[in-house]
Amino acid sequence: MQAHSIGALSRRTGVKVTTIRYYEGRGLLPDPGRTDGGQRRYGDAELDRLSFIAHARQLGFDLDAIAELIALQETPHAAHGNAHRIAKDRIVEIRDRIARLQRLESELVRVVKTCDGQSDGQPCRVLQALADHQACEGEH
Amino acid sequence: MQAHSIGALSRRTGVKVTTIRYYEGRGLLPDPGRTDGGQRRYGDAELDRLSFIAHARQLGFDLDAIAELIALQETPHAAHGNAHRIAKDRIVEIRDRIARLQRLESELVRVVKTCDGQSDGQPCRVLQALADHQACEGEH
DNA sequence: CCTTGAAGCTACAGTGGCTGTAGATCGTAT
DNA sequence: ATACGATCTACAGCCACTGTAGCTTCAAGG
Repeated sequence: MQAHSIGALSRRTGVKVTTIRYYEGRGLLPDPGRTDGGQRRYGDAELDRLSFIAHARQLGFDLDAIAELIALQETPHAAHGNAHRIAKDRIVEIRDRIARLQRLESELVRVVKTCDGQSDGQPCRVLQALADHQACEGEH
Repeated sequence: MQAHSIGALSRRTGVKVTTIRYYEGRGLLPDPGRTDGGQRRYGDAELDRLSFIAHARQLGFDLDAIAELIALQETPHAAHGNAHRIAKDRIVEIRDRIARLQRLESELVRVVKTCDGQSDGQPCRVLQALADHQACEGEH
């Protein structure tokens, strides 16, 4: 087991050095060993865990959810149901956000169209349309 | 022009009292008149502006963009091009986020499927799949 | 007019997930 | 031995609020 400096971990995972220390403070990474001078030295297990965290973050899990997923890795018999629930909750959340964003998009497209090509000199209808929630087709 | 209290403004617009004061601090709302006792009193112009802000926030504009849109309301000749640019930038941003979320969703669905129906006792494949970025089809 | 209770006031800390800074120390290659 | 980059701690700042504490003011009922 080789010892990685915090910078080496950062380069390997793409997670910034300050962020790694932040994760440690949040309890997502264990207190690593230190050199005599007090610098952090990591083993491969920590590298793996940090990769896990980085990937889960990219998938949009928040740090609390990730902490829960990490805990599940240590208790295999309870893991399946809980891990799936967390992942499925996240899927529901994502679908929800996609739906909302799609409503926003068509609303904004409508707003821009009300004015496109209108000449200068009159007040811009985009600004009026933004002010006027009544005109919105869907809720948001 | 009737005088609205901050609470009346809040009820009419759905914006919380504390948030109204925050907007004032940010310069999005003018310093309102005050009663002898120091309480804020608003006219209809402020009500309209707050409605505008609330709606724009619901459409996902950040406060800087909203400040810019408000400034444009006061300079009609410059408004069209700039307002459209801001709105169109927002549309591009939204489409981008939708696309990214859709990639995330299919990735997560894939992750959950790798393990669904697997029996207890073995390590959960959802956790392994989350750890393993290599397996991802698209980038994120 | 007086009381009461809701509404308002200021100022500041906390949220999440980092990022950036200052000023010091450490590790390693030459 | 020295130089220079990497790392250290501690803390402030980001966004858009939200919540708290400890006051004061307003408006309606008696």
